[in-house]
Amino acid sequence: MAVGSAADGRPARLADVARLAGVSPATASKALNNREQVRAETRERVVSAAEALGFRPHNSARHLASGRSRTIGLITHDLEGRFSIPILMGAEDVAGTGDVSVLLCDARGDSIREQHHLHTLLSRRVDGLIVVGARTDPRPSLGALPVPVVYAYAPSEDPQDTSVVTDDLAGGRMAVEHLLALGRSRIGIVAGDIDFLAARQRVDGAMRALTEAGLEPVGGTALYGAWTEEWGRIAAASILGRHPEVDALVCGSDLIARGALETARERGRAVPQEIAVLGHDNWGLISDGARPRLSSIDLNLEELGRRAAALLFGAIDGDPRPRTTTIPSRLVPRGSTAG
Amino acid sequence: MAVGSAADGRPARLADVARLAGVSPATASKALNNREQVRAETRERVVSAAEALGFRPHNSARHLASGRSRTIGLITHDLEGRFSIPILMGAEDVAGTGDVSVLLCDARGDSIREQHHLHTLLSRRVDGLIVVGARTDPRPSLGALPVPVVYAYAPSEDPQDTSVVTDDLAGGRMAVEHLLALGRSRIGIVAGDIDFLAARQRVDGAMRALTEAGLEPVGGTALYGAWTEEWGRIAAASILGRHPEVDALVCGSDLIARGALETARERGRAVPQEIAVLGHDNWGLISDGARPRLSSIDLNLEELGRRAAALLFGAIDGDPRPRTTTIPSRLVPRGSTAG
DNA sequence: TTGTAAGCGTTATCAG
DNA sequence: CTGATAACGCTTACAA
Repeated sequence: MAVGSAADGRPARLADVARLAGVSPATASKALNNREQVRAETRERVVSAAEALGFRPHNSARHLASGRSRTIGLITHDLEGRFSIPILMGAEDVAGTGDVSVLLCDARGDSIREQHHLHTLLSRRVDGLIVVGARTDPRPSLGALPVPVVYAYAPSEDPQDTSVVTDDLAGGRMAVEHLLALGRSRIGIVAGDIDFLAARQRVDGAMRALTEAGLEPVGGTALYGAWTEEWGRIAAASILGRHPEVDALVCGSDLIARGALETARERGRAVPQEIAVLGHDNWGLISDGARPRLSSIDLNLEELGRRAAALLFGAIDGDPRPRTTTIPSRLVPRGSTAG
Repeated sequence: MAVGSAADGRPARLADVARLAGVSPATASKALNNREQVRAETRERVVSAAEALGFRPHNSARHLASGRSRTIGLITHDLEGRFSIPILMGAEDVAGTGDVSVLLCDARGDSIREQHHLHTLLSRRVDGLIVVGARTDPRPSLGALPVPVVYAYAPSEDPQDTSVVTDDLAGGRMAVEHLLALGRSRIGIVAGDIDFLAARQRVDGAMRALTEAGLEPVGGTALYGAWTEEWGRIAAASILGRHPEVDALVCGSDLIARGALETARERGRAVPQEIAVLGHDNWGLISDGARPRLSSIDLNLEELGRRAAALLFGAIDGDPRPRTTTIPSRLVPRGSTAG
C-alpha cells in the first residue's frame, strides 16, 4: 500500500498528487488550500489523490514560497519551575488548533542564552515569539524585532510591548475577602520573598482588603521570608507565639501555607476551625497532600498561555495589541478554609 | 545601522553577503558553512560581510536545498507531570549544542493526538523524533517511519526500536542496600500503584536485595497502594501498628515517603534514629520540605533526555542503535537515612 | 476554472 | 579555490 509515498519509496509531493488527479500543480495547491477558485468536483479529486498518496506538504517549501513558517518560537526561562509548564501547555494548545508548531527554547534565566535562542528562532523565520519569564517582575524588552512578540508571565518593561500577566493584587485581595466572608478578622500574612514583585503584590492586595474592612493584619504587618515550607513553619510559629488570637493565615504560596498549616496543627490549633489557612498558586500536589486540603488562589496560568498565544496570532494576522493584559485569578476553596 | 538587514528593510540574504564580500553566492555559502574548499582570507571576508549585514541563513531554504531541517520533534505524553520536564531539558540541551531546534508537541496520553502530531512533524520533515511516555510501561511502537525515532522513559514494545529507560530495578535494590549498610534489617516496603511497572520493579529490586541478605520485608510482603502522601500515611500507620519493630521504610516515591515520614514522627518515632525513610524520584520540592530532608533514589532523568537526544543524533548521522539503553539511578542520601 | 511560469533562499554539482 | 547553474517543493501572479 502507498501510505506516505509515491510509487517508489520517496514521500509524495504536490506534483505526484496533481498528476494522479489529472490537474496542474497550481490547481492541486489551490484545491488543498481551500482556495475558492476551484471547482468542487476538482477539489475532491485532488483531495482523494492526496489521501491515496499519503501526501504531506513540505512545510519548508510552503514557507519559502508563501513567507509564512507556521511556526512560533517559545523562549522560557523557567522550564524546571512549575510556572512555565501550564503557560506552555496553553500556548501549545492554541497553536496546535491553528496548525502551527512550537519551537521550544530554554534560556534558563540567562540573557546570553536568550539572545542565542532569539537568533536561532529568527533564523528559522518564526512567525512570532512568546517569551515566558521566571517571575512576574518586568523584564527588559527585546526591542524592535521583525516579528511580533508577546511577553508572558514576566511583562516587558516597555508598555508598548504586548504582555500577559497574572493578577496578584486581586489574588491577595481575594484571599482576604474570602476569609472575611468566613467571619475571620484576626488575619496574619505570611508572605514570600520580598525581592519578588509577586510577593509584594499579593501582600498589597491583602492589605487593601483589610484596610477597607477597617482592619490591620495580626502583628501590624506582613511577614516576608522565602518561598519555602520551612519559612511557613517559622513564620507561623512566630505568629502563633506572639499573637495567639490569630484566626487565619494568608500565605504567599502553597508551599508556605503547607508549612504554616502543619505548624498550626502541631501546636494543637484545629484547621480550619480555629485557624484558617489559605495559599497561593493552587499547586495540586502540595495542596492535596495537606490535611485538610489547602484552599488556594489559582493564577489561571494555562489561560494565560492561551491568551498569550491568541494575542500573538492576532498580531501575526495584523492586529497588534500593544499593551498589558491581566488574567484574573480565582479562589479555589478547600478544607483549610471550610465554612 | 544595518543590524539584521540589507540596505533596505528586508533581512539580508546570502546574495547580499556575497555581493558585499565580492564573491559568488556559492562561495559565500561554502565559506559560511566551513567547507574546506575556500581560501582562509576569502572566508574571513565573507564572515565579516555576513556580520556587517546581520545575516541569518534562512533555515527553510537550507532545508529545501540540503534535505536536513535541523529540527527534531519531541512528542510528550506527560507535560504537566514532572517526568517529562527534565527529559525535555536534557534533550533540548543536546539539541541546542548541535544547532538543531526542538518542535514540542503535547499528546497528553492520547494516541489520536499523538498520531496528529506525528503527521504534523513529518510534514515539517523533522530529522528525527523523540517520544516521551508518561510512565515506564512499554508502549506500542510507532512502526517504520521515514526518520529515526527514540522512545524515552516509556520504551517501545518492539525491542528493535531505540529506547532509553530508567533503572527501577537497580533503584529498588540500591535503596535496600543503603539501608542494610546503615545496619537496618527490619525493612518495610511501601510501594506505589501496582498497576505501574515502575512500582513493581522498584519492589522487585528491593526484594532481591533483601533476599540476598537472607531477609524478608517486615510484614512479609510489599504494600502496594497509590502514588500519594495519603497512601504513605495509611501504609506507615498500618506497618507501625502491626510491626512496631520496623526500623526502615523503602517508599515507592518521595510523596509516599513524605507521608510515611510524617506519620512516623507523629507517632513519636524519631527519624532517622528509630526509623529510616527512603523515597524515590528525588523530587527536590518534596524532599526539601520534609524534616529531616528525604533521602531518595534519583532516576537521572535529565541524563536520560541527553542520552535520548544523543542516540537520536547518532541515528540521524547513520548510526542506529536498535536496542534499549538503561540509565543508572543513583542514591541521594539525606537526613532521613543519616548515619 | 485551470494552467504556465516565475520565484522563494539556499546548497550541490560540476566545470573553470 | 571559485563560480555558473540547476535543483529543492511549493505558492502565486498572470495568462488562457
